[in-house]
Amino acid sequence: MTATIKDVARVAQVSIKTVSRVINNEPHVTEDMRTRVQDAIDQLGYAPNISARRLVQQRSYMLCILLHTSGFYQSALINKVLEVGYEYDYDILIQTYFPSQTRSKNKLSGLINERRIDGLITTPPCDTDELVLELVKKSRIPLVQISPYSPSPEVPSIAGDDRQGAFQMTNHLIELGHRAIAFLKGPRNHRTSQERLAGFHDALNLAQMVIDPQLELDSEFNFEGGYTAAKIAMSTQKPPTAIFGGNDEAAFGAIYALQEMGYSVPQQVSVCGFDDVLNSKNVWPGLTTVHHPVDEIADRALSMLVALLKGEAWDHEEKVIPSRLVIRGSTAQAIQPGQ
Amino acid sequence: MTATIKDVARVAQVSIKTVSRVINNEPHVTEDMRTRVQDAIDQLGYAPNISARRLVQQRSYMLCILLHTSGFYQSALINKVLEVGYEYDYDILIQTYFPSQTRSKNKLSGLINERRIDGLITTPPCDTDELVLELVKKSRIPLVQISPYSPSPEVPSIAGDDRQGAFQMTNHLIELGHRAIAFLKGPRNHRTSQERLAGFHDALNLAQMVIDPQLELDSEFNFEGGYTAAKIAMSTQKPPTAIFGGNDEAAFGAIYALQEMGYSVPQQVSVCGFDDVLNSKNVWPGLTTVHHPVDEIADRALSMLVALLKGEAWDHEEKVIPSRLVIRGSTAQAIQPGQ
DNA sequence: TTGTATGCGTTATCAG
DNA sequence: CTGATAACGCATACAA
Repeated sequence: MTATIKDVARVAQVSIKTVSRVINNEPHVTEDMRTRVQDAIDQLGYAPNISARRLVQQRSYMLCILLHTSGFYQSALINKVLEVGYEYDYDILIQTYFPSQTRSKNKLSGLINERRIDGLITTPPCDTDELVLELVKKSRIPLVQISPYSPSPEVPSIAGDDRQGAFQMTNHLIELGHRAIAFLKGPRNHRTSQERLAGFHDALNLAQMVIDPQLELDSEFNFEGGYTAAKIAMSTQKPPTAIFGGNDEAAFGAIYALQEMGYSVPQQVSVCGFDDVLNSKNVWPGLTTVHHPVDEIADRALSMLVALLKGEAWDHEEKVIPSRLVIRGSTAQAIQPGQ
Repeated sequence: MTATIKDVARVAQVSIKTVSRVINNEPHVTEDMRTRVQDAIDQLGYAPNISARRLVQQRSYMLCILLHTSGFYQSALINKVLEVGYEYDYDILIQTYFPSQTRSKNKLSGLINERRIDGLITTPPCDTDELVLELVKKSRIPLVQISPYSPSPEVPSIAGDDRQGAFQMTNHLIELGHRAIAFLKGPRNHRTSQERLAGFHDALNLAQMVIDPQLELDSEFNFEGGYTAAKIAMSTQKPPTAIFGGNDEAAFGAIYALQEMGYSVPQQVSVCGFDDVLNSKNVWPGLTTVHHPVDEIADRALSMLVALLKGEAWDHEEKVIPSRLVIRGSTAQAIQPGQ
């Protein structure tokens, strides 16, 4: 039988309330009492039963972060969450959510309705899912959104600056002399897709280059999407001299497709991505990309949620963290016509 | 105010016990009663308070999987765990554990001592950590080990067949004509390191090749380890014609080092890895590797733990799942001397 | 087949 | 500064 608060109280010859005070570092306890209780705790190897605490306090001390797909970006996010997770008094539940699967929906409903979690963090595209929104609304648990599709002043959110990042990257390509740049678009229900495309346009406009719809290919934020789109792009009349992947994984797909077709990267075709996932620097010659501040996003999302749970106020402004250009070996001077 | 079991009982005009029976699908309830209760539940939007249930049942309905590092292999494991996680009635807590950090130790102690988890899964090298072992022993919670350092008949464990996989891979290299094969060793406290080295030796012995300690380099299961070791290997008098990375990440490090030194892979030097992580097939020309059955391992570890929690018996034999050779583009015929 | 009463281990109120 | 006692919401002997 494991020791309870009553056992401690008995051994220390005090009331359970006093023990409770010591456990929770409450004031109004003499030093004498405190040590007496502490000795009893040590002697009995007592640890509070968290379920009882949760019941009486009406909270679970659990947070949940909702993920849809499982790519490198998500893994990076998970790693950071795990890393900073034990800084908080909450356990962090990482949960995948697939709207198409009934089991997945039931799991999430249970999680929220049975009050197993105190707060929720969504990642794209979970913030656009109706069930998620409905459950959060009904249960009134605090929500923090990461890169939401449509940021609302009513919901705290945090995102990287995708538009500015794509703008910088496109400028980089233009400076290298590229005039035919293919852009691999991401999924429609991600705001990042739109923002990155917008940044791409910003740079083209600034350089007074024409926006050629033919060079904007439908893709996905994964290897297969980039692979397929790159093959299509290179099969046109006037193939691009550079390919801007919607994210790193799509860029890797593009690189693979190019190598398979016999093009050398970056000598013949430059490729760049977006996100700066872990392996971007580990794959020769290194992927030129935009560093997406996933670490800071994870960190701040978590601390915002915890602050919200403490009842702290927030300023109703979306936090946007700057992105940063990372130039590696996959981009180079464009081949000049006739060269 | 959210509805409780009492509210349901009042609305349905029955006792709370009857409601309880309906919730938990217990027998001895007439169909009439059951529908009446169900109607009340629906009407009130009632969901049981999990904390109360946990308190009275003395269990948390939470499992924990303990991870040390955060590489691609771990990410693959996490992804699989998340994928199959909602098949069970347990929430799955993914927790990193760094023995050197006090906060990390406290987190784990709390998790176990406060009975926040019902069962634990360890991954290397957490199974060798004293605190982990001690906490598990004291609390008597069920434990399942993944690829433990020293499998014990008292603790259920599951692993991939590293020795056989390394044996097959080495044979593959030998068949390609390689006679000077460098092997990048993994960390000492992983059994996988030893097993893979043993399989390497098995194949050398079978081919009656000498075991050259110079060709067995200390490395780590990560990019930097492989990178550094490969640079050292290629700087010797008689550089190897093939490099067998201890795992895929080390192999990627080796490939990067080789490219940086001007060697082409696989034309001049063959490289292979172990694990078959996600990006192994996505990096041109594809990494030849051994497929480590991480999906099956995660799946079975979880189901074993749940079975244990149900009080089911197990046969006290370590489960070893075969590995499988995956030949891609990073290995090729050895360059013959004088060629 | 259904209901009553008790306890799980904590926190919190309020009186001493 | 300290302590008795009442919740918290559910499950479960045991009784009807």
